[in-house]
Amino acid sequence: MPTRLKPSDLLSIGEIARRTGLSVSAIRFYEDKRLIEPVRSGGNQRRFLRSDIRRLSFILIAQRLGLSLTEIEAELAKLPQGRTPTTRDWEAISAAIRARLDERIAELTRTRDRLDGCIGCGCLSLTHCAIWNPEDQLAEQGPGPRKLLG
Amino acid sequence: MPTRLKPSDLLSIGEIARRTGLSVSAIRFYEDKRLIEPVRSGGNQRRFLRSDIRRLSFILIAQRLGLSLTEIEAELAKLPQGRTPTTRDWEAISAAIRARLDERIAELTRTRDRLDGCIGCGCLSLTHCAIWNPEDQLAEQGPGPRKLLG
DNA sequence: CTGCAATCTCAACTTAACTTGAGGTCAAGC
DNA sequence: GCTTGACCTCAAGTTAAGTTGAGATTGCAG
Repeated sequence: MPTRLKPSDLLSIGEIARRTGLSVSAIRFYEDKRLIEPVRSGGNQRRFLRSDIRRLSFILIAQRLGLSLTEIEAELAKLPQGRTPTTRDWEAISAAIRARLDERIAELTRTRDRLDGCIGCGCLSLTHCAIWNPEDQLAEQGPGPRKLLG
Repeated sequence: MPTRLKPSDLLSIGEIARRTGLSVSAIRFYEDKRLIEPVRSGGNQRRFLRSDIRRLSFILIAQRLGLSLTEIEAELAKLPQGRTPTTRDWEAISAAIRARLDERIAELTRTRDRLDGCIGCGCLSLTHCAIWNPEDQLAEQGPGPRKLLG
């Protein structure tokens, strides 16, 4: 028997797509963006580790959280290159995400409270309310729509 | 004195940009998308009502919340066309946004709790954990990356 | 073998949300 | 009444995140 990849441990792109719910094209796109690096079969087809499912799931969660693929790549870069990530590896990276999650929740809660204040006090007069009266708060911070809250 | 717009109550696009923190081009873009409808001066320059500042602030908040401009347009469509929106008008629309906010906070909180569960139980084994094991949960729901959580 | 579904690459298209640039007009101060 | 900065329109460019399609291979099942 020639040196061949053990098919038992490797998954085709279709298989991975089925398991993650991603489309095949999205997975190829992620490879392009270096978010995953599958190996290739003799016939040049992609072969994925089982741990890549986790990697892709992580991408989905992080996106949900509002991270861009670029930011996600940065997080994933913390994972080992060659070997399958261990539980400990994932713990670290999950903790980072968890921090983001906390931040975002806090931010939205703040926004909600401010909004409640506005509705409650009827201050929509535009001259007194912090939330509806961005003036002063933001001003110059470069081009594009600058952030209103937070 | 010919019939002229009272300059005292109307703002130029530059003024509006300054007060909202938006760029001039973004404001023109929003007009294109029918999110605001300024009147025109004799010389064809845009003139905004003071209440348009509120309108634009609302857009910024809603975007922050993850609404697309199209969705925002739908919300804003509830506001009166001709007249300056009243406090009551804004109350209604703010309440809609507040509901979204609640939803989103709840969703993120759920995600956080699940993530905590995963980190805590060390179940990253991929066969037992709901969050890391999308399989079964999602499967077929049309093209594109389907949602993992929620 | 043969067939056919699954893959492959590469280029082009899509949508959202803006920005940039070219070429021309308005209006307010001196 | 001129100059200069703020505006105007319209077309094209940009980034993110994918999708779609063409044309060529691969690989498993019978």
